[in-house]
Amino acid sequence: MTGSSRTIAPTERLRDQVYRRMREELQSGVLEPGARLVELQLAKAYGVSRTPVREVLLQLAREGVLTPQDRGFLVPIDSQKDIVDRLEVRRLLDARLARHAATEATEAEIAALRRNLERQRAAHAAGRARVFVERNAEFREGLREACRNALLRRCAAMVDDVFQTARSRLHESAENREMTLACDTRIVEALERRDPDAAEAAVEAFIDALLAYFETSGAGEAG
Amino acid sequence: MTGSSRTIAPTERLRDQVYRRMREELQSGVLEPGARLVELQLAKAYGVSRTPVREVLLQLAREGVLTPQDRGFLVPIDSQKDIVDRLEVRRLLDARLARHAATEATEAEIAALRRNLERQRAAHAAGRARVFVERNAEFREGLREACRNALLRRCAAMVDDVFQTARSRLHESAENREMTLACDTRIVEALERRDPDAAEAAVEAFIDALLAYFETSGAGEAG
DNA sequence: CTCAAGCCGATTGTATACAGTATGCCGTAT
DNA sequence: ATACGGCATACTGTATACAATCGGCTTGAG
Repeated sequence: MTGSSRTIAPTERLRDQVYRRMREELQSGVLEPGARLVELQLAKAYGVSRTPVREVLLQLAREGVLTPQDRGFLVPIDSQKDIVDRLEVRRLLDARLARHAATEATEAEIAALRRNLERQRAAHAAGRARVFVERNAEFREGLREACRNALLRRCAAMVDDVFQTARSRLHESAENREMTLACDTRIVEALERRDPDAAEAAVEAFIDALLAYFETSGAGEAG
Repeated sequence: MTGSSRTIAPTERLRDQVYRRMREELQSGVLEPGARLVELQLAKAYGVSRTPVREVLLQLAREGVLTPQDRGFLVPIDSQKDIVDRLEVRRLLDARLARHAATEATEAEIAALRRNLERQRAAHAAGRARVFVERNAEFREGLREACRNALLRRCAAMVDDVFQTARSRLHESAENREMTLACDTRIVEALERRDPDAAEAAVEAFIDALLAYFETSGAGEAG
C-alpha cells in the first residue's frame, strides 16, 4: 500500500457523484416532492448513461428516500405523520447511539466532535444556514462512527438520511439552529464526561423539542 | 383493475428471482461465510447476465448482508459480537414494533397472525425445521405490517434480514423452536388483548432469552 | 539471487443496444 | 358521439460491449 491514502485519485465513480448530486438536489428542493424521476432524463441532465443513474435510483428507493412507482420513482410528499414517525425512530436509535458513544468513543473521536461543534457554531454565528446543515450532518456522522455497534450505526444512518430534507428546512430558522447547537453541545459535554445517561437524556430532550416543533407548526412537506 | 391479483403473470423480474435465490443460498449455507462473490460467476451460475446480479449484490451490500471488498463482495463471517449487537437493535425496534401492533393492528391482521402461529406450531410438531423458519419469517413480516410507522417497519425489516442466517441456525434445535413458539404465542395473545405493555414485554423477554443463548453457546458463525 | 518493470488476466464501472410492456392518441365504424 | 382497435411513444429490464484498474507473474538486469 502507498503511504498516503491514495496515489493520485482514481476518479470518483460516476455512481457516487450522481448519488451525491441527487441527494443535494433532493435536499435543496431542485427535485421537488411529487416529481417523477425517469432514468433517461436524469442521465441526460447529468451527462452520464442510464447505468449509474439506475443504480442510484434503486439505492435511494431502498433507503426510503424515493418511492417506487409502477414505472419509475417518485419524490415522496412527506406528511406530518411521516415526520413524527421518523422522529419516533430517531428517538429510539439516536438515544442508544449516544449512550454507546459515551462509553465507546475514543478521546480523538470526542475531540473531533468538539471541533466540529465549534465549526457548527461558527457557521451559525455567520448566518450560513447551508453550511450549518452541512456541519451538522458531519457531526451526526461523527457521532455514529463513535458507536461500535455496526447495525445500530447502519440503522441510524438510514434514519438520518430520510430525515435530511426535513432537517434542512428546520435549520433555515436561526432559532432552530440555536436549539440544535445547544443539544449538540450537551451531547459533546456528556461524552467528555463519559456519562451515557446524560448523553441519552440530551438526545431525547432534543427529539422531544423537535416533536413539539413539528407537531405545532404543521411543518409537513405539503404544508 | 382485474378482479384477481393478476391477469396471467408478467414473469417475475430476473432481479427478484436472483435476489430470492441468493437469500436462500446465503441462509442455507450454499454461499458460505467468507466466500468471495463475483458478478460474472454468479451470473453464469444463475444463467443470467451480470446486470441483475450486479443490482442484487449492491442491494445486499446496502442491507448489510454482504460486505464490500476491494473488488467484489464477501459473505461476512459473523462474530459473536455481531450477533449480540444485532440483538441489541432488535430489542429496541421489535419491542416498539410490537407495541405499535398491539394498538394499531386490525382484527384481520391479528387473526392472520394467529393462523400463522398455528402453522408455525404445526411445522414444529412435524419436526420440519425449514418450514418452521419459513413460517416464522412470515409471522414476523405480518407483525411488521401491523405497525403503521413506515420507517420503523423498514428498519425492523432490515434488522430481520441480517439476522436471518443466525435465525436459521437457531431453529435447527427443537428446543429453540419451542422457545420462539412460546414467545410468538405470548405476542399474539397480547395483541388480542390489545395490551401494548404485554406485547413489548413478550418481545423483550424473548430477545433476552436469545441473548442468553447466543452469549453462552459461543454460537458465532465461525465457532 | 534479488528487485524492478512491464505484461496479462481478472473483475468492476460505464455505455449502449435490444426487447418487452404499458400508455395515450387517433382514426374509424356503428 | 362513443367505443373499439391499432399504432406510435416512452419507459424499464436485460444483455453485451468497451474501458479502466488492480494484482500477480514473468522476465530481465544488476
